[in-house]
Amino acid sequence: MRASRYLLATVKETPADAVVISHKLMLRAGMIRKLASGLYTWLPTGLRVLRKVETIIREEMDRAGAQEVLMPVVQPMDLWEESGRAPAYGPELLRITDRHDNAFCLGPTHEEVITDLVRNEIHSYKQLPVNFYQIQTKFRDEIRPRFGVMRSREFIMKDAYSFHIDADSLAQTYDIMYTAYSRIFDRLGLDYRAVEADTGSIGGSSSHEFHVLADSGEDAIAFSDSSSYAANVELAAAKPGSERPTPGEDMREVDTPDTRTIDELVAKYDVPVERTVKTLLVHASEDFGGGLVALLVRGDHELNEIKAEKLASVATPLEFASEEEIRKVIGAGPGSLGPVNLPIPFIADHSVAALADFAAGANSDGKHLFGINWERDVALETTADLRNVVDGDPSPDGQGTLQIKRGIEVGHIFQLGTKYSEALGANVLDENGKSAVMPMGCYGIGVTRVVAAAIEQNYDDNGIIWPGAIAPFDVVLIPLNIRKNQRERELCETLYQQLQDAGIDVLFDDREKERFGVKMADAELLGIPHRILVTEKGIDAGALEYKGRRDTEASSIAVDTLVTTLLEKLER
RNA sequence: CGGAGUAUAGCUCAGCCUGGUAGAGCACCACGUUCGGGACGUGGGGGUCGUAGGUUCAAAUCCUGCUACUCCGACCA
Repeated sequence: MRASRYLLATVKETPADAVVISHKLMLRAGMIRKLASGLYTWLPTGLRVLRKVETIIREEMDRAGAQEVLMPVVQPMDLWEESGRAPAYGPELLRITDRHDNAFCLGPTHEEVITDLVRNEIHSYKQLPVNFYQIQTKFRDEIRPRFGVMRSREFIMKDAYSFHIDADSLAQTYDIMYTAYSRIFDRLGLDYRAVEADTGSIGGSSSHEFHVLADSGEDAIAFSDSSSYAANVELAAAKPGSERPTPGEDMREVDTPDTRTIDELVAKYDVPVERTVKTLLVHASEDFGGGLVALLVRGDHELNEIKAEKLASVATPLEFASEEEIRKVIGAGPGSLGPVNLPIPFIADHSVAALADFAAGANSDGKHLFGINWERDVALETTADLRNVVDGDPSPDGQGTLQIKRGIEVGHIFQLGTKYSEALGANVLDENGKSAVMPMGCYGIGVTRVVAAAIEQNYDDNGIIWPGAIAPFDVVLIPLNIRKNQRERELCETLYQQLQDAGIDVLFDDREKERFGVKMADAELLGIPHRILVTEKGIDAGALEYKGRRDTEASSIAVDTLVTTLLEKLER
């Protein structure tokens, strides 16, 4: 590609809208432009990267035995009524009506459509297992799109759906997909982790997420330092801790005016945060007569809402009590709650149950209790795992301790079971001639998000540093002064042709209007892995100046070995 | 959806408080100088000041409604 005929669209100033680094750099490098909230146009440079990511995914899906199809973006609402998912999906599902007043939606995912296809096309166990995939545009009317293409409303997803005669076959394909995903993210050149995950609203049993590690990630993931255990923090179990120490203090009530948070309590009354207890009031489930129930976690821990929601006595979805509700039931505000003399049932986190001589609210405004001990001062009834695991917790598999890192979820695989095939009647005849419902698996990769995640993980002050496999160009060819120097121009033309003939993706910066410095800055901003500089001095010596995007020093390559040297560096 | 904020040239922003000829830098066009790290000079093109209404002799500026966008919280690839 000649830069003079190419929409480079780089910008020097960072657009005001962008907050995360990938969004800033994608705008600056001329990869994307915003059309409206959560809607982006992909410019030539961005699309080049996107296509390379798609190609790797396609190759690995094909290798894993999946077949590519392409389903419509617009889907009839009938199917969503049939699967029963229409109400659950809510306003995130963008509903539209055609001229005949028929109801449709823009597809946020394609379980319904693929299941409809398979129930019509697959009739015998002999045709199973099958795995269909597509790389296609999805639309989810996100409440708050943000971070550029990291969380947009329209995005490209690779989604795959497998159908089976039984659970064993599903488990086998699931393993194949797990391996394929690992190969995909390896080839993309990303630092990632596969972690055990919650199945969320899609449903099903076993599930893994693939996370690209990056400090800006929206998810926290926990993994063991001495085993293969890795899980989303949402899911990671916090094991019951040590034995409770024997009481050493008497319980005493202390006036603590204007102390509503744990931070204030710790700062003003010199109590260690690990010996404080937070009391959170949530709505109780109907089965437990409604009303409120209290959840107790240590002051330095966070409530895990997913774990809380799974408790029988807690209403689903989890809903915190309002201040009015709390005052009505307790007679004190949310800053002064605690287990002693609490008029409602409570559930204590395991780590709270292991405390002695701890501090909590006195259920009376402006008062706290210190030196509280279980059984002596208040009976301990129910305990449960309520908190997020933290750095240094023991690994749930009993091996090593947990580390917490941030991750960007780029892939998710599920064993769905028969949720959709049953609702939509996707049956085959088994070997006994009996009708059987097909268990399903589904497997997603956020293709557009992968592009952003790759940048979050690979950049410096000068711009993007692409992993070689997905760079928009393999090489950039820069003449020092193309306007003045005819020899530089001629050599560049020759090299440009040679590189292209060798199948190398080269950007020849033949722009006459731009000076050398601008071209260098653009090459770095774009993150092109290899840079070749052609100079008059070099030509006399038969040499070219080479610099890898991550290199600190330039080196020299003989003109006549350029193509072979680059092919080696590109591992082709 | 709740809370906060923004809207002026393609981009980054000033002007608004205190109403009176719409500005700067970058980008773009022309010419000249410059040329191993985002050059410089001269000249030029480009704006319904988000939108609808109100106040006023006069509104980018004051008032009201609406819309879009961004940020902070509950969803997800």
